Amino acid sequence: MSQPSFACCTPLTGTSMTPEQAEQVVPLLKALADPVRLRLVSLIASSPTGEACVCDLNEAFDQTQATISHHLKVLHSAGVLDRDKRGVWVYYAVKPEALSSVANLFSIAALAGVSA
Amino acid sequence: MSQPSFACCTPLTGTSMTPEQAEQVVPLLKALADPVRLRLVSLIASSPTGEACVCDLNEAFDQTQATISHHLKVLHSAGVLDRDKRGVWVYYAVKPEALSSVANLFSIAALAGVSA
DNA sequence: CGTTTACATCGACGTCCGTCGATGTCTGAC
DNA sequence: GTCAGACATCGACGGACGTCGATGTAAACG
Repeated sequence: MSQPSFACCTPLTGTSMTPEQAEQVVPLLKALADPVRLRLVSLIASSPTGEACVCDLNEAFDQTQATISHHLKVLHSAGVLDRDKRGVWVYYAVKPEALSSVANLFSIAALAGVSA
Repeated sequence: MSQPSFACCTPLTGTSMTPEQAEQVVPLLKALADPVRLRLVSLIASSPTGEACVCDLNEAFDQTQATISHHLKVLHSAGVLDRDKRGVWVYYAVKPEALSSVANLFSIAALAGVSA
């Protein structure tokens, strides 16, 4: 060890996320980390009724109906959107808890160890 | 058109994210949507000094030094981490603005149209 | 000088992911 | 029952991503 004798390192003793905690949150982040899905969530959230039917969403994007349906499924599976079929149409609504949990996660205090 | 005559659709007139806005935020979300990178940010943020050198971070993970270095680069490129080389060691520190911008993005009001 | 240590970069590999066309399923109208 | 429309699912393709071993670079010590 020819390196300086004083430590390069701070102990990192502060409590941080466990691998398990990280694995639990990441799917939610992954679901939101796509431009089309982020716009989908934004569109639905900005709708006056708080929900939107797929027929609307399809027209707002250049992507195929299959692609939009796929993205909606991803967001639904991740717990970001609620799904409600009424007759022929399917309405998706944003689950505020999902979004606020992400917001809480990235408040500095939360990241520094306070559990989300 | 054999469907009901009343509209299935709410106009979605509320202002939502533009494609450009989405494309701008997504890299930041992508950078955080990985379990290793999320733990890296958490470790650095929970350090008492607010920063950590790579030698510490390497020991905290099962991944190779090359992999950790890669993840740190991704986080740095996305604006999540600051990089400071002091002698032989490199110290990374969390940029609070980056994290709080994500937190702001996912407050309900922000997503509904109020710019972040 | 040469050696060692800390970290970055490179190239390659396997896997995951976004997108598409095609097809399936269900619902309501006629 | 038949048909059309709304949405989901399937299978395939191409590109992006995480990981690794090997190598490069730079700083400090002798």
